[in-house]
Amino acid sequence: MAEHASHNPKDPAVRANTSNKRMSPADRHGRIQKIVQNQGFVTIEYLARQFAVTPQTIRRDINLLSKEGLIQRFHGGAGMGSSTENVAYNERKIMCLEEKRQIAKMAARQIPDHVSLFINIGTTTEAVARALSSHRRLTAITNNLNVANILSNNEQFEVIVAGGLLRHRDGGLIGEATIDFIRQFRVDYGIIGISGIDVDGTLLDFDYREVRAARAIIDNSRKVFLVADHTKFGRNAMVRLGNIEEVHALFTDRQPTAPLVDVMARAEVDLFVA
Amino acid sequence: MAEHASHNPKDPAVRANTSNKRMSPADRHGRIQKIVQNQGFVTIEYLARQFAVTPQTIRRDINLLSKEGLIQRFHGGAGMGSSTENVAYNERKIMCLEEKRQIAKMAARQIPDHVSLFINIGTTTEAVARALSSHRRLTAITNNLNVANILSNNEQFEVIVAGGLLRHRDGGLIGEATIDFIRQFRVDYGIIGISGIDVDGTLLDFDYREVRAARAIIDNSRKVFLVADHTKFGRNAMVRLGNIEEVHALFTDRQPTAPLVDVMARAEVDLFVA
DNA sequence: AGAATAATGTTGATTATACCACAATAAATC
DNA sequence: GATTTATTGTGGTATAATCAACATTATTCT
Repeated sequence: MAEHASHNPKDPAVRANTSNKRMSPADRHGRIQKIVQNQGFVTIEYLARQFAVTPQTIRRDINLLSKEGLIQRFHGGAGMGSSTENVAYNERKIMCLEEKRQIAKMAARQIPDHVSLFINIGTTTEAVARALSSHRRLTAITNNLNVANILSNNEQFEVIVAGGLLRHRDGGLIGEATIDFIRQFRVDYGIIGISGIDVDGTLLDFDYREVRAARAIIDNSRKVFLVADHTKFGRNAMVRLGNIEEVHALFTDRQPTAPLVDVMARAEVDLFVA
Repeated sequence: MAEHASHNPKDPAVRANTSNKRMSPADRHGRIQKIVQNQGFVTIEYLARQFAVTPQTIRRDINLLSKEGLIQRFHGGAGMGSSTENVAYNERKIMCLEEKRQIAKMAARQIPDHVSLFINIGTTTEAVARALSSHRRLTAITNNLNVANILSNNEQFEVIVAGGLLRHRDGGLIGEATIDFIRQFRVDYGIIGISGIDVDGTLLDFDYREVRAARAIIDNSRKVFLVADHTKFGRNAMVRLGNIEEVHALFTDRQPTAPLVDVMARAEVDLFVA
C-alpha cells in the first residue's frame, strides 16, 4: 500500500546514512543543527530525505530548534540563526538603512580614538556602533544588547553592558537598575537616538523608561551627539526627553525645517547633514 | 537601433545606492547576488523591503539570477548555489553538545513555571536556557549575553541582564558591577556551571571574576543547581569556588566517582544522571 | 508482558507563496 | 513632445507549505 515510496522509512534507498535503525529525536536535532550550520540553508524536503522521515517530522524538529533560537525557520526550510554570524538582527526595522548608515558614518568621523562613550537604544545608534568598528581602543557603555554584540567583535574595545530589564522587541535594557548603572560613569561622548523632534526642538520618545536612560546619558556625557534620520522631524511622541539645545551636535540626512535650524543656531548646536 | 541596451552589462553603474531614487535592475541584481552570498539565505520579503519594491519584482530578479546559475532559488527566498554538495559529516565533538542537551533537559524538568532564577556563564547553562524555552512566565537574571538572547525569544519571560564588563570570548559579563547587581536579587533557583570538580567535591574555575559572580549567585539563590558534563570530573582549575555540599542538586551525564558520590550523599545533594 | 508515554505518520483545512496576464509607470529614442 | 521599450505594480488563480487533530507505531517503565 505504500504509495509514497520516497517517504517510506523502510525503503532501503532512503534510510539514514549512518545506521539503519531510526535515530533518536535528540540526535536528529543535533544533526539538523549541524547540517544547517554547514550548509547555511536546507529545505525541509532535503532533510526529510536525509533522515528518512516525513517532512512533517522535520517541521516539528525545526519548530523546536527555532524556538530555542538555534536555527532560523523559513518557508520551506531552515537556515542559520544569528549565533555565529553577526549578519542578521531585526529584519523589520531596516527602513532607511542606507540613510542611517550615512548618518552613522558621519557621526563616527567626529569621534576620536581612545575615548569613552555611551551608546543607547535605537537602530540609528546601532548603525553608529557598526561605523565605529575600525576605531581604536574605545570604552563603550551601552544599554543595547545589539550594540554590545556589534562592538564586542573588536578585541580592542572595552564593552560595558548596563544591567536592567531586557526589552524583547529590540534588545534594549531599561529600568531603574539601568539608570543607576549609567550614573556610575562619566564619559567623553554620549550617542543617543530619538523617536521624534518637535519643531521647537523638543525631543520626544514613546517609552518613559527609555527616556530616563537617555536622560542619564545626557547628564553624564561631556559631549552629546544626537543621531536621527529625517523621518523623526515633526514626529509626535508622548514622553518629553528634553530639548535639542542640550545636545552638542545633530547628525541627520536632510536639512531640518527653518525654525528648528534657528533654535539650533542660537544654542550653538552643530548640524551635520549627510 | 538600440537592440538590447537595457540589459547591457557593460553599462557603467553610475547610480549610487545611497540615493532614494530607484536603482537600475542590473544594479539590484548585483546587490542581490552579493547579499545572498553574504547571508547565505534571504527571504524574498526581506529583499523586497531592502529595495523598496514588490516581492513580485524580486521574484523576477531571482528567477533570472537562478537561471544563470548565480544563486539558487527556494520557496520563499534565495540562497547560495551549493558549490560543496558533499554533506561531509565532520567532527564528532557534538557529542558534548548532545550530552549537554540531555543534562539541560533534565535540569529544566526540575524547574517549575512561574519562578525566578539566576543563570550564569557557561555553555551548559546556555543549554539549560534553551531547554527552558517552553516554560511559562519565568523571571531570569543572567550575566551571560547568549542566555539573555535565548530567553528573550520567549515573550512570556522577564529577562534581566546583569551589567558589567563584557568578555569578548563568550559573551559573559563580569566585574564588581556584576556582583553588585546580582546581590540586589534573591531568587528561587540558581543555575551554575563549573570548569572542574575535584574528587573531594571542591568546585574549581579558571577566572576568579567568574567565580565571584557564581559565588554571589549561590549566596542569593534558595536552591542551587549545578550542571556539568562528565569531562569536568577530576579536572583541575586554579580558582576555588566552593564545595559541592553547597549546591542542592548536580545534573550530569555519567555517574561520578565513588568518593564524590559519598560526599554528595552526606550533604544530601541530589544527583541526576542522564 | 502489559500499560503508559513519546514519537511519527496521515489527512484535510488553512495559509503563504508563486505564477500569469495585463495595466501603469518610468526611461529612452527619435 | 510623442512614441517606443523596458520595467514594475496589480489583480486573480494555481501551487506549495503549514498547521492541527487524530491514528499508528516505537519506546519506556513497572
